Amino acid sequence: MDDVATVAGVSRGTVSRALNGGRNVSGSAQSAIDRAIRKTGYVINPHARSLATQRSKSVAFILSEPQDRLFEDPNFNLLLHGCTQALADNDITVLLTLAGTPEDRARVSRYVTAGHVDGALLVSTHTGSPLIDELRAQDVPVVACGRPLGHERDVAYVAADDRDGARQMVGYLVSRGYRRIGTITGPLDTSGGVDRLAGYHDVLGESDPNLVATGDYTQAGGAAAMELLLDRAPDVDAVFVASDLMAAGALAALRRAGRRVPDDVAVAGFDDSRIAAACHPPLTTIRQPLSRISTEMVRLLLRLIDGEANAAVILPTEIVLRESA
Amino acid sequence: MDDVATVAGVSRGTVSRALNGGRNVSGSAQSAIDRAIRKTGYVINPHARSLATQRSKSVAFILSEPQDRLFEDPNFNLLLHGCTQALADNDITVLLTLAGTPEDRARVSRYVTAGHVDGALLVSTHTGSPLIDELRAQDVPVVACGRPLGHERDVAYVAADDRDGARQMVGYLVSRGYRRIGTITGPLDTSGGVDRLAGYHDVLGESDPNLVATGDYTQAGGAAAMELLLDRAPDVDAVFVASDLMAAGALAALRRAGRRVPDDVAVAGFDDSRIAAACHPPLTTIRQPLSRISTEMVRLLLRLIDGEANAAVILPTEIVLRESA
DNA sequence: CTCAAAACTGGGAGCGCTCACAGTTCCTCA
DNA sequence: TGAGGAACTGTGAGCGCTCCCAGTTTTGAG
Repeated sequence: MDDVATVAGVSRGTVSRALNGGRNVSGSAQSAIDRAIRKTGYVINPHARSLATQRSKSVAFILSEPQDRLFEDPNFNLLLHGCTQALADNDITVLLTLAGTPEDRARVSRYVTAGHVDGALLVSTHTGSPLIDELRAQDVPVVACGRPLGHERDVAYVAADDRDGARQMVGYLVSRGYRRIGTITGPLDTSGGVDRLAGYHDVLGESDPNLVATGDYTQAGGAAAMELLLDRAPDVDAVFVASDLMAAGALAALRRAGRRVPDDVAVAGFDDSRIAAACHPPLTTIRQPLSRISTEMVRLLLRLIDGEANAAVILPTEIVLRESA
Repeated sequence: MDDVATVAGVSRGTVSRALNGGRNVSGSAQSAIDRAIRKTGYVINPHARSLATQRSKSVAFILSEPQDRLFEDPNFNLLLHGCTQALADNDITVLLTLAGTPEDRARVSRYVTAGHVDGALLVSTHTGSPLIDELRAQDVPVVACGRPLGHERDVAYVAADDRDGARQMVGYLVSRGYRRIGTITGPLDTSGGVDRLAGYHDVLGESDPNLVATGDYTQAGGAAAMELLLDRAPDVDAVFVASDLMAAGALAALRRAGRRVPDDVAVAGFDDSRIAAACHPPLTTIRQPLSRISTEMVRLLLRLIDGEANAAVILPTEIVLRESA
């Protein structure tokens, strides 16, 4: 930077100002500096800048989940991609951090609360991790993806309207004349699990408990839940599954049981992930507005970093009709 | 840090030493410092450290690809996950950077070559991006994932043995008695594209050109290529597809054409991605050792950072038999 | 023409660390 | 018993920026 100043014939201070918005820099100084920068090939040193400003121009993308799960989820990809892009557009870099094990969690927690990043994007489906409390305690700007069960009031979040999505889908199944509509839920310590189940009940009331089975968002779990359903309620004629991946498992289980889809049993998924279209038959599902979710998360986080108050954003979902229902 | 020093009754320098491996620190000083750190809740400031050491303890994970593609690929997930984990184990953070557009690429290139990271992991399938040259020119330690076409000698890389994997699979198809074996290749400016095709030719020699179609690693592209194949070589009885995603597309195309899999036409994929097991019928495919690829990439990068020379690592693949072939 | 305010500039201090170096203590062995 | 060396410790300089403040120039009324 001193080189640039020398070449441009100005002082360090002026170069710094020119680099940071150019307030109070004369046109001639500005252009001399631009030239000097080009000539010297100067690039700013972000560590020095962060040291001086106490701002890092980076945020952590924290995955607090028993690892494999999220990386299996095609939606997660889109989310990560969307957030990274949106942050890059704001000239902010993304630190990817895994907090699957308690040790990882402790490390990430120290790292983030130490102020090495300006904020954090939290992707975690399960409730009960102490991470969120630790981050809260240190007043780190945090935006969660999905409703953070038990923290709706004290942490900002962006979520799809899971409950309404479930209502749309179950309502659609009802309108198509299905009468014994079962559901395979997500884990009930996740907002996706409880909210989608709530939407199901919103439409159907307190239906037959035999029509409700709980899955774990995996394909194998979906298959197992479908088998359970078939066993307990053999007359089931439609099933609303809380994720496409589980729905793919359910499809396989139905095939093994000799039931045709959608003729004998209709299957509806949730997420509209890539696998939905690849299934046979292709899944009728609920689309989550993932790219909007990620841009909203970033927008919210930037506002928190600027000192604004927490907020929640709920985004609408959309039904996607294919052949499975 | 001064606080810690005061509380522990030692000097800054001793605290620093204690923090960095503890060479030449007495036991009593060490434990006093440990206590003081716990008491004060001190956490090191990585920016200050980086400024002083000229090392950032971070590496960039660069995706130089027209965006959506990689994020669609389930393998990419595993790779990112594996690398992040392996780096975290070495106490190195990962900066995720997208270099899809030329502007992004320029930004990333400046960022990385400015020495803000200690090295870079490059994930890019296509050849011809200037990024690799720019990084080379600045002597930034770089490890590529997959053979970097045209840069095999001057950049370190880790790759699965694509060619041998293709040989295994095509050999298997031959051994099962298939005679009109077609292939759907990846883009021919990618190593996966050319190497898997080369393996196919290794087994079959210069077969009928009508049996070769080029895809683009997408599901839709796979379906289109399959249709082309059916059109040009209606008697095709097996097809080796260079990726599972394309194979899923091929499956759909075959279904639409009224061909049964594997009875009329056998289909074999490549990657053993999650979608392989979800397909109907489940795909016979080649497994890439992704978690080993990622740990090897990290190991290689750390060695490069320590000043060792470039190297290449080729990892063996494995055939996974399911029902599609 | 004058003078206050606005626009601009330069330089010192400091962000929190590491590293080199000089100084101190403590062994060890002849 | 003393000298030489090993082990340990403290201090100052500096990494490359930004920010503040004081100083200088320019501008625009009156």
